[in-house]
Amino acid sequence: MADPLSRVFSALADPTRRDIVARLAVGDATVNELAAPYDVTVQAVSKHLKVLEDAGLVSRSREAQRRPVHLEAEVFDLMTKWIERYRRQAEERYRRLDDVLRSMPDAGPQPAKATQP
Amino acid sequence: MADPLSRVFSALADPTRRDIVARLAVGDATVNELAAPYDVTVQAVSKHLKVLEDAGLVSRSREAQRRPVHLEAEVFDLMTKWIERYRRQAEERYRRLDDVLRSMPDAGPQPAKATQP
DNA sequence: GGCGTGGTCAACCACTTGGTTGAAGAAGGT
DNA sequence: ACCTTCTTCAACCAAGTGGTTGACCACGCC
Repeated sequence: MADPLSRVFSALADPTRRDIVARLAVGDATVNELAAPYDVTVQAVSKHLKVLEDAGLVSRSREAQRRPVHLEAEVFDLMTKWIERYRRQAEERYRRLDDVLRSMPDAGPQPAKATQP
Repeated sequence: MADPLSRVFSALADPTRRDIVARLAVGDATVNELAAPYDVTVQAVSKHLKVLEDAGLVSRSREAQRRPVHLEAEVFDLMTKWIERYRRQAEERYRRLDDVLRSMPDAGPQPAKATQP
């Protein structure tokens, strides 16, 4: 899965990973700290962090033997831009449809099916 | 994967599915129409639509033997709300960090490591 | 040097996923 | 009633995913 957008969406499709992001929004943390609340192994959390890192959502910097994890919030823009683009487009289409309906004479040929029996 | 947010993120983690959403933003379409541009079978596209439907991103209404697919843009809000929440939080934290740095005397103890050899 | 701590790498397992082919439903046209 | 068209269901397959356990690496501390 090469494209960045897919990686970001995919990374956030997991509840544990979203929770990790939520906690990193408060402040940086180490892998062990992050792993504590969940009842999975530290290795599993490390894997989750790798996914988040590959998506560009997170960065790890070396500091003694600790590897504090830091949230990189800029990548969110990638998603919001994509989402907003199509939401706006869909809304505009909706608005245009409303215009068309408003400019209609009154009622076209209503098939009997259209009314619930 | 029960929770709605995971389903939406997961649904949009696939480029084909995102492309389908993009095309549906322009206007409703049938499964065959949607499948045409891709070199996969119609069944595969039907599966993709099922994923999008389960995520609440899309709805199908019966119209003769056609099943026109319609984009439901409201679900986007679920994501944008989640994203904005943590992005804002992270940005605020950043701002606070700036304040702290600005209010600092001058320079703390700079370890030799910090300068690139 | 040796040891404990924090973190990752590797191999494995069950389950999901995106794709295929083939058959079957559902609705219209004739 | 029959055929055609649009769509979905079912079974299968290769590849990916989230999890495990066990070994390993990189530090700082005695």
